[in-house]
Amino acid sequence: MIDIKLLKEYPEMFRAYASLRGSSVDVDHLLDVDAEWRKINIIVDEQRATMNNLAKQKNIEDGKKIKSELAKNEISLRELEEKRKNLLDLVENLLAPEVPIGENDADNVEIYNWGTKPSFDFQPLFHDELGERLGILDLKRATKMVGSGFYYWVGDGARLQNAAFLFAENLLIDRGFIPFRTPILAKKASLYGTGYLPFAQDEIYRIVNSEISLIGTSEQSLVSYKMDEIIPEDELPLLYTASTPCFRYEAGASSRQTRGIFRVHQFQKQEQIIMCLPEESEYWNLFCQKNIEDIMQELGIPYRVVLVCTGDMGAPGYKKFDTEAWFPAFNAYKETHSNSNLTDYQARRSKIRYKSNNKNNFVHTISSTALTDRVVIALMENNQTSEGFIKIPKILQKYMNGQEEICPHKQSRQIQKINYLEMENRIKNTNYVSISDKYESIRKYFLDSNKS
RNA sequence: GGACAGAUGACCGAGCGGUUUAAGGUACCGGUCUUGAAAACCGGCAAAGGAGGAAUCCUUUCGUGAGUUCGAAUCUCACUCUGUCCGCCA
Repeated sequence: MIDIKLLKEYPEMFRAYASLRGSSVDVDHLLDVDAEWRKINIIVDEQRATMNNLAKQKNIEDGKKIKSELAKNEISLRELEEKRKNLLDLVENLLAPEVPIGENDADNVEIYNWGTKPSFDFQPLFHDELGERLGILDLKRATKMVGSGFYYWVGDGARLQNAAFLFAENLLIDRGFIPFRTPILAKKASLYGTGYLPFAQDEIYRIVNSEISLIGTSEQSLVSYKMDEIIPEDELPLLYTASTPCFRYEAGASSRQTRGIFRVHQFQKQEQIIMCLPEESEYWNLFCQKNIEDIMQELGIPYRVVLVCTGDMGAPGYKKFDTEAWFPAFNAYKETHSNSNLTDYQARRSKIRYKSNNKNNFVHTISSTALTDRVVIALMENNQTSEGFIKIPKILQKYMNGQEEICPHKQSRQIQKINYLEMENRIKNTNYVSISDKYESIRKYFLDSNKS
């Protein structure tokens, strides 16, 4: 939510923002409704003051007279209030002055790239082919089990994915983040507070017969952790991180078919959330960017960073960096991270304030990816060998018992043996009346079947 | 799922139809004292909105929503959440 006072002061700025973002927000209509609301508000406030005075004087007669008139005005006030709020909710955040002008992701501007794209003397495989051949990523059975847009990580795939997330989380903890495991369901108020309602309405999985939904990102559960709170200034900044599944409805996604697990209904994401002083949000935005890039560099994945343009920015976004990993089979950079400064947009909606010199003010929030399954598949594509194996980056090996490579034979199983008799004797050595003690026919059936 | 208790400002907590204009405490901010700090003492301090150049004034909010009343933190109803006990359970 934006500050309506700002909108009243700089309406032409907000008109410009709306057109740059390609949004249909009607600034003038909002200003009209606001003026009307204020007019009624003054009348109602005056009538309430009169009422209060009459009540104090115990003037029952006159109190009764005003009561019905006040009630009528209060209804129109409430209607206008709701209309005003609904319009205000649709106004997007301000934009940073350095945001590039553009219509869509094609107009985002590359500002940095790192790493050498691997050159293969063979045709590199797509992550889904590679995963399917090694038996570590299974889309077919997931489709059978739940439908398209889902996948299983299997065996070394599950280990590799887990290793990557452990590595990323540990890196963030070392840099001051508090790790969380959050609920993956959230109320409407949490989705509204983080700016996902009403904007991303069609992206949300609702739970039938309930008011709660699956989260689309742990940004929703982490920012809402401090909803309605006033934070002492010396507790800022708050650095939170969580790894959770994320659920996206992806309405109409089938028309934008992409192969593999790029566009799916459920994926794992390690998120960075920072709540900070307004004057520090630019710093923490870049702090998160540094973490992203260090993670990518440690994993050895070539990437580039783009500054997201006006038309590609979400409603709460003030400034956004996308990080795109190199995917050799696609022969393209593809988005794996997004890192946004949301300024006070979420804080206003979620009522997250801090107290400084006995004054309350809204915090700024930074919301940034640290790692997702998309990074793991980038790693697979970049680290493939001519045999169709996958080299495991040094930094992840310690999370996989020193394993250096994923190849079919490495997945041979060693199933541990137990002392079955010892375990079974626990039952035999306990004194109690069992069903076979009580029912002759049951005892007889099991005795007979043991003989044959 | 059942029974009982409860929800009050950043936090704790009193109030149970009109002196609540929400007591008191903690925290926080300012001051006195002090070499400095602590302690003590004095003062300030709930949140949100509106009017005004300003001083200031007005309104709303005691979990949420509705109701009774000239007047509700206080009474009634519904709902939500929390605690305790019982039941079920990974």
